[in-house]
Amino acid sequence: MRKAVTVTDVARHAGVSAMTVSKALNGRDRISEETRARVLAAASELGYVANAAARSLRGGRTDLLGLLVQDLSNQYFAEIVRGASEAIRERGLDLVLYTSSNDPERERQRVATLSSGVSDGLIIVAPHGSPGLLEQLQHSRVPVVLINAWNVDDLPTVNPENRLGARAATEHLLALGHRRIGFVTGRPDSPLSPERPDGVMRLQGYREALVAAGVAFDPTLLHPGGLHLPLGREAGHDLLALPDPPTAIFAANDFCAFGVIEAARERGLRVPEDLSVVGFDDVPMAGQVQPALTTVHHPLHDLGHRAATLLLDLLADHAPERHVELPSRLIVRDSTAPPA
Amino acid sequence: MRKAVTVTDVARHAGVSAMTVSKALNGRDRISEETRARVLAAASELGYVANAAARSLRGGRTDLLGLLVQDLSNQYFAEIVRGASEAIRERGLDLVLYTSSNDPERERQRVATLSSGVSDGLIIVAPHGSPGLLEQLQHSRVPVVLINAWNVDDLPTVNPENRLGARAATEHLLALGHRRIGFVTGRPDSPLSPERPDGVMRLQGYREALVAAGVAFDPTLLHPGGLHLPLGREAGHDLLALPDPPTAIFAANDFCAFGVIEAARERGLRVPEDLSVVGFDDVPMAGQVQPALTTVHHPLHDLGHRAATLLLDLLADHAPERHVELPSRLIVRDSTAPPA
DNA sequence: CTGTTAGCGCTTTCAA
DNA sequence: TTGAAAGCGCTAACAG
Repeated sequence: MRKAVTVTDVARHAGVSAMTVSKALNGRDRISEETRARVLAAASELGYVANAAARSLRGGRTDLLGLLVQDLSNQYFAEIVRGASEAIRERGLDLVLYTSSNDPERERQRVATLSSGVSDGLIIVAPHGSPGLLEQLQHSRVPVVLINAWNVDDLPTVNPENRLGARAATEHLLALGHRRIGFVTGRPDSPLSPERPDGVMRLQGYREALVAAGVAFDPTLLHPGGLHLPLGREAGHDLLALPDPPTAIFAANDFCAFGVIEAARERGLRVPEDLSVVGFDDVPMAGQVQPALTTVHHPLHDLGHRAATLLLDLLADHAPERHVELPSRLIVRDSTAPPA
Repeated sequence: MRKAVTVTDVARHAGVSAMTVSKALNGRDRISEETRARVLAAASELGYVANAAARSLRGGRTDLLGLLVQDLSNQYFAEIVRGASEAIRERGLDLVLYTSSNDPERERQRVATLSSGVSDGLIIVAPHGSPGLLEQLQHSRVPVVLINAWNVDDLPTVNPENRLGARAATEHLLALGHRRIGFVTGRPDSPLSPERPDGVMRLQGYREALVAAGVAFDPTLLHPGGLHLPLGREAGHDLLALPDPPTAIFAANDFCAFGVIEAARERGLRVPEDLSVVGFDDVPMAGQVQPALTTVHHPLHDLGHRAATLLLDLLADHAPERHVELPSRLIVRDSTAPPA
């Protein structure tokens, strides 16, 4: 833990002015090759590294991007963070990470901090949306990009496509010969997305596929579930206990699908022989479990990467498109097969 | 994106000097209640938030702590990040997150950046340990704390306890009546931990329990595996294909255990009726799968929390103990039962 | 109790 | 091509 080396130190060592050191290091300015070499040598010899605070104060930038996420234990969010993290590093900035623990109040606090000069910009994943949040964001001193936020026109958003993915999954099931296809829905509404367009869109894709195939939509096959394994398990049991049970189940997300698979096993059903199961999201685990899960791939990593890129462009005044929708695609693995 | 409000603005608005504003806001100094109230009112009216860069420059601190982790997709690391993140927030600092993607060269680069003034201190989780890393860290301008790093005397470390946990797990299996207990080992050596003391310690705990129970150690029950599901599955198949197969398997970690369970299922064995399986780590998923996994709980969250606290204490010159070992404990769930 | 002065380390004028 | 001066916003030290 030594004392820091400053430009002045380097200047002294190289026998030039502080200014010249700055110019040599930052390149942009006219400077003789010989002087530059001398400065660079002195700098590396002394182990000089620019002081970030001073540079920020001067330049008005921190070279830090804030990312606010609900919960890191969830692979869904972790993947998004990974994508954003990479994009940010690619452009030479760093990532300040905040977690809201799914608490709206905490969410608001963190947004206040992050938009106060700690970071040059802010990405929020799946904002919970406490009442004042939107307004708070619109008045933010730094640009904001939202991931997985719906019905927000004023702020840039990056969202995954849901309808076509759900439709493709249902079509896959129909093509295999399934006619009774259960659908487990996700979590309830949130203030920022009163209609949970992602859930609505998935359901719509499911219905579209059914209609196109001439299969009647049966509301008894629609079951409220949730985004976690235990909730999926419950829903699975309920659906499979139906008098005329489904031969395939389309779950709200992968974790929910894992729960459905467990429910099936507990009832002595084999997947995919006796029951086909499709998930949504394609978290890393989906490809590792047995049977590997057929699922709709949501570009989680790309969502993060794209949001970061968008934010960076906004900062550079590139004025890019403000609403990005990333396509999903069906990944057929081993949890689906023709009905028995 | 408005212009920032400065102390001077607040001072003007409240009819006092900039100094008084600073004092009023930071509390420490003697100031009349009336003036303080006036300043606070002016500040909140103007929406003043202190500029982090200026404060850093002045105080020599950034109030940022760096955390370098290999991979966020892995719940093991994600939990550690979560713990550290909480401890850091509790003390009013923020977290700068870096990922090394398991690449030693990248690891070194990030360490260079982080120890150069971006952050006030640095936590590295499971350092891969490229040749120069240790030296680089010792010369770091900021204090460093290592998580899951072994054989490092010069730097503070926070490590999980392995031997007793493994012993408790094996004793549990023995108490259930198992005599042939398979053991799947983890990953190979790494430069920074030539003997992988965690793996060695787990094996030692396993042997100790065996010896104490008067059960002979059978090397054929020892199988090299790995820390991921597919590797565990392979190892599981190999062990179960033995002429005299184990009735219980102790896996290198939870993901490995999930693989073993899959292997058992593929061979028509029920868990825990036909085969007991114990994991290591207790990642969040362990309690959610079916059957819920009996496993040795590694205090992942605490590891992160404790490392951050240690670092914060180091920064405050509290001179705390430099090597912390956190106890593990056995969590008995549903994947273990008496042998058939 | 309040205000003045100065300077943290850097870089953008502007002048030499 | 190089250097001198000034100031980003904040607060420690010292006067008043």
